[in-house]
Amino acid sequence: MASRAKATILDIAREAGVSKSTVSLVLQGSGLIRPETATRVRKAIEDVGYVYNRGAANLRKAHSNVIGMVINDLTNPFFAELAVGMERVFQAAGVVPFIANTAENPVRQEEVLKSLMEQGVAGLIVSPARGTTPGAFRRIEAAGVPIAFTMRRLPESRIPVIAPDNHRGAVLATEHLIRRGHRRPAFFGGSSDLVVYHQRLGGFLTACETLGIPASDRLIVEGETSRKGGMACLETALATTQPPTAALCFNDAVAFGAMLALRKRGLEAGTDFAVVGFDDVAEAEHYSPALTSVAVDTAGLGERAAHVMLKMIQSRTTRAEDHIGAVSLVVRESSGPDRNSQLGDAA
Amino acid sequence: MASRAKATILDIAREAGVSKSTVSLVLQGSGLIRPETATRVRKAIEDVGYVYNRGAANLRKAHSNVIGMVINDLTNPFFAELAVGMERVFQAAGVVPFIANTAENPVRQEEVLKSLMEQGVAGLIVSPARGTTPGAFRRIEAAGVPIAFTMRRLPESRIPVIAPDNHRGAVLATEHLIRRGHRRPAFFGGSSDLVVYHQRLGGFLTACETLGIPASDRLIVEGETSRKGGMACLETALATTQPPTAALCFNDAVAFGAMLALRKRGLEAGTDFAVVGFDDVAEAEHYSPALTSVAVDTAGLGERAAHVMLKMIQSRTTRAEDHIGAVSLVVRESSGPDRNSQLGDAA
DNA sequence: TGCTATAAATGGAACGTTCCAATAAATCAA
DNA sequence: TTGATTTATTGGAACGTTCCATTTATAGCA
Repeated sequence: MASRAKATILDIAREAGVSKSTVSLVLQGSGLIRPETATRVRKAIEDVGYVYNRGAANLRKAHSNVIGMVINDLTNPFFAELAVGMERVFQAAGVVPFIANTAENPVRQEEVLKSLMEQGVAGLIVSPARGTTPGAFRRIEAAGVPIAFTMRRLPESRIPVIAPDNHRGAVLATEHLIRRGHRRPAFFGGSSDLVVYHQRLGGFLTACETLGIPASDRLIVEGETSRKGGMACLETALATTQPPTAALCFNDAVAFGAMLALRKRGLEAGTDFAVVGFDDVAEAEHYSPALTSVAVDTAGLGERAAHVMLKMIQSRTTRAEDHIGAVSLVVRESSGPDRNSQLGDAA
Repeated sequence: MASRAKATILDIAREAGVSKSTVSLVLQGSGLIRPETATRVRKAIEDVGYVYNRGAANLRKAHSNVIGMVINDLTNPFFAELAVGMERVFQAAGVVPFIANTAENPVRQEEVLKSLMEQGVAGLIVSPARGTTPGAFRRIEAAGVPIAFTMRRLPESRIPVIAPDNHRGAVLATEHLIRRGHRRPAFFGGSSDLVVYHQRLGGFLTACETLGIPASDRLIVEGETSRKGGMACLETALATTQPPTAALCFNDAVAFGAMLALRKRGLEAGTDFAVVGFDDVAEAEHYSPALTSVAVDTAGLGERAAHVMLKMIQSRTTRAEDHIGAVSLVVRESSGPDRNSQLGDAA
């Protein structure tokens, strides 16, 4: 085993024959130190196997270089992609993001936030767990630590949000389905305790109104935002007396589920029933049939969120503008025309 | 905005009319304090909006309550499942796991490890990035911080590993394919710079030997361990003069890729070509056709890894035994008999 | 009453950094 | 040479905790 007690700046100082202040300056890359001295110190640092104690440093320095990333469902590849975007910009800024998972549990979220705060994070990027109470971030705001939400927002808070244009995306997707001849569209998955749900469903309804689909011809099926939920939605929908011929799904996971359920019934997405997803995760393109989906530029949103956070930290403010990311519809195979309709546009 | 400077233990002491030592004891839940005093202090804590400074505490306390979890690919749902298992155990132990992603990049891994160390983690659970140099963990070991590897091991290090029985899993899967009548099995995906690759491929070869498949009738196709890699493997395999009729895939992602490529050619996994995956991720069961795969009890491995880590921390040792998790083959639809063979066992 | 034993609360040093103010050494101007 | 200026280096206080050694208050017992 190596060094009994861990080496400190003083051990380095002794080793290199300088004062601790000098070592500290070298550590910070100060130009005030004579180059030869600096290299001597650096050698000593290696020799004693020193590891910097950021806790001690933060005691004096006020702000740290770590930001916390609190995510409600690590299992969803969407968040992994988001995280990747953030990491790119944080890395360049010398900031280290620590990721914590709340598994959609507000109690766990509370604990995780507490821990991160105790650790002295410089800022927090949060995709809040479902059922988060409005007051959950009050203490953090009071402490002056900047927070930004991604993807989800809380009903009445003034914390900035970085999210895609959910309404617009849903409008685009729904218009696409209707233009392809579907007169009985459905909306699959999600539940009304999510703000995002209202945004996406709202877009769906707006497009239906605009293109003259009567309320009686639309079907809305709530459900889990997972593959399993998507399968259940499709079953429910096909069991109705006048089943839909197409569905906009709350997200891609739901869409994949719906497609699997179709397959189980011997039906094929795109020819027998049109399916459109939301998020355009990497898998959508490689699926078979390839999934038509609303692309939200996930990694781009992650980058944007990271930039907003860096800006807040730098300007020591706790306010920032919302950022609504542009979306686009990526048409693939899963959204064919209604086979019972004459209106299908060829393309 | 609330409090200008953040409240400390001294502010609480003043507020509650006690000494800082008393506050400290209350914070630690010591029974030495009179209950009424304790509640008075707790009220003061609330009132001043105090947040505990763990950095300062660690300066005296020597060991922290955070452990670092360093993962090579957050995008793989497998690791998310692993993380979930670990979190369960850590949460119960009052330990907070911080997750960091290395994106399979040894340089990034170096940075992440450095950061975690500076933060004063109590331990590290690592799934090393591909191409990690043997010396990468020397400094950490020297500092006496316990490390455990999950899933992957480094060629000659003595760091404990928690991983599934890869060899056995591959044997089981290969035997299954051969017993179903496939005399020309293939191994898809992975590359020889991974220790895991050799273990799984080794199992495949062992089973081939045992059941009398000559070397000339086996096909080994290296490739990325992703859907895309799996698609490529299948294409390569079918382009050979004597194409295989079945494949054991390095992991489920590769298997999904192979199945997609089959579909693109109008073939169906299970009837036209047998596919077996490895890891048995949640998706395997819901896929269509459902994927036969080697179940490794991912969450269980995560729990085990967490337990090993807690034990190491508690007993202040840096040594621990390897743990090789039991595996089992879950037979589903994707691994039907060779349709050109008479030997297929009915079941 | 005085004494000890127990319970409750406290002061102060220590942890490993940063950073200000001060010193020491080297250079320059006259 | 002397003083002023610049360049390198340094001591010491401070940051917010913990924990040991004390002190003070309370109770118990003869």
